[in-house]
Amino acid sequence: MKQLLTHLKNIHHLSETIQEQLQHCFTQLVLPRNELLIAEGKICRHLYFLEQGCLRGFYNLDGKEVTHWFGFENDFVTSFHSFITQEPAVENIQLMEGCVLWAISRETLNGLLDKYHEVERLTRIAYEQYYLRLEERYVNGQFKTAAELYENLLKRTPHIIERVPLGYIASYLGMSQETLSRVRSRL
Amino acid sequence: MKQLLTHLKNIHHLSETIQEQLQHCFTQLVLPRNELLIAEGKICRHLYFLEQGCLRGFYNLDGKEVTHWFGFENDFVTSFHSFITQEPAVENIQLMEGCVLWAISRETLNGLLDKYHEVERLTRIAYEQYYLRLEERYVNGQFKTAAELYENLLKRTPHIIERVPLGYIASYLGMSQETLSRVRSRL
DNA sequence: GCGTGATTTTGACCAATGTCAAAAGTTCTG
DNA sequence: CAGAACTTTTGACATTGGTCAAAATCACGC
Repeated sequence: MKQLLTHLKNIHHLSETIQEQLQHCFTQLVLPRNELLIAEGKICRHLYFLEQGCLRGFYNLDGKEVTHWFGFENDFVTSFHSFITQEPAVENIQLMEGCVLWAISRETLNGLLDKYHEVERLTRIAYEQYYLRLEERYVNGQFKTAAELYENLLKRTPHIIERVPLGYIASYLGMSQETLSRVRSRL
Repeated sequence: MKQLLTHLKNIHHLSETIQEQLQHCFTQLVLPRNELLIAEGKICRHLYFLEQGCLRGFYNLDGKEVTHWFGFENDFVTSFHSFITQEPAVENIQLMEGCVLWAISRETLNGLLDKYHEVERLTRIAYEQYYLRLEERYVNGQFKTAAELYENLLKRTPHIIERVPLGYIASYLGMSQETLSRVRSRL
C-alpha cells in the first residue's frame, strides 16, 4: 500500500485527505504463478496495481497465443478495453510469477473521479504516460527487422529478457520463437 | 467552432459557462495542401482540432518516410509526444488536403484543466478513447499477412482508401507500396 | 541425482514480402 | 492540349522469416 501511494504521488501530488481515502479503496490480492487475472470473454470490473511480480496479456489468434504486453512492478494493469467500455475482454492476463496486486473497482474509482479533481488529474496524466508508451512501441515496431527489434528490446527494456521466457518475448516482438532464437545466436 | 463544441459535448457534458469560455480559447487556422503543421525537431506547443480536411503523421527512418497515422475531420491532432513532454518532435504532420483547424496552446489548455474539473474529465475521457484506438491498431497489426491487413483496413476504416494515396497507406500498414499494389490486384 | 515436461536451439525447406527497374496511368499546370 | 511530375502497377529476383520436426538444454518435483 505504501508502494502504491508512493507511485501515485510520483505521478501527481495528492493531498493528505485523498491519500487517507485511497487507503480504503484498494484491496490486496496475492496470487500464484500461472493464475489468470483476467479471462477472455469476461467483463473486467477492476483496475489493478502490480506491487510485486510480473504478468502478460495475450489473446488467441487462429489457435495460437499472441502475447502483446508485459506488466511489471508499479504498472497499472487490466484489460483497458474491457474496463473502459465494459464489454467482454478479448484478452487474457496471466501471472508469470506469483504476484501481489491491489485492486480497485470501477465504481469506487468513478466515485473518486467524481469527488476529486486531483484524482481525475492523476488519471489523465497516467493515461498520457500509457499512451506515449504504447505509441513508442508502435512506432518502434514498424519496418524493423527481427534483429533490430530484439536489439531495441535489449536497449530499452532489458529487464524483460531477465524475467520472461523467450517464447513470449518472440510473440511480443511479432516473430516466431525460432527466428528469435536465431537472432540471438547471431549476436 | 460550432463543430468543435458539438464534438466536445459528444465526449462529455459541458456547462454553458465552460462552452462560453472555450470559444475564446481556440483560434482558427486555414492551411493549404502539403503544408507542414508540425516539423521534426520543433517543440509542439499547440493541440489542434481538425474541422475539415485530412493529414498524416510521418517520421524518417533510414532516409525513408514512414507514415504512422492519419487524421480526419473531428480528430484532435498534434505530436502528442512533443506536446506532452515538451521535447522536440520526432515526427512531421503534413496536410494531405487544404484544412481548417482550431488551435489551443498548451498554456491555455493547462489553465482550463486547472480551473475546470469538467475539462479535466473531458480530456481524460478523450485520452481513454485515443488509447483504445491505438491499442486496437496495435493488436490488429501483429502477426497478420499483408492481405489481412488490407482487408482489415477496408472493413474498419474504408474512408482512408478514398482520400489517401496508396503509397502512404502501404507505409501505414507496414508494407511496401508494391506489395499493397499486388494485394489489391488479387482481390 | 533422476526423470519428466517445458523451453530453447538447430536444420531443411518453403512462402511471403522486399528491392530495383521499367512501364503504364493519372493529375496538374501553363 | 502538351508536357512534366507524380502515382501506381508489373516483372524478375533476392532475402527474410515462417513452418515442421527433431535434438539439445533446462528446471523442478520426488
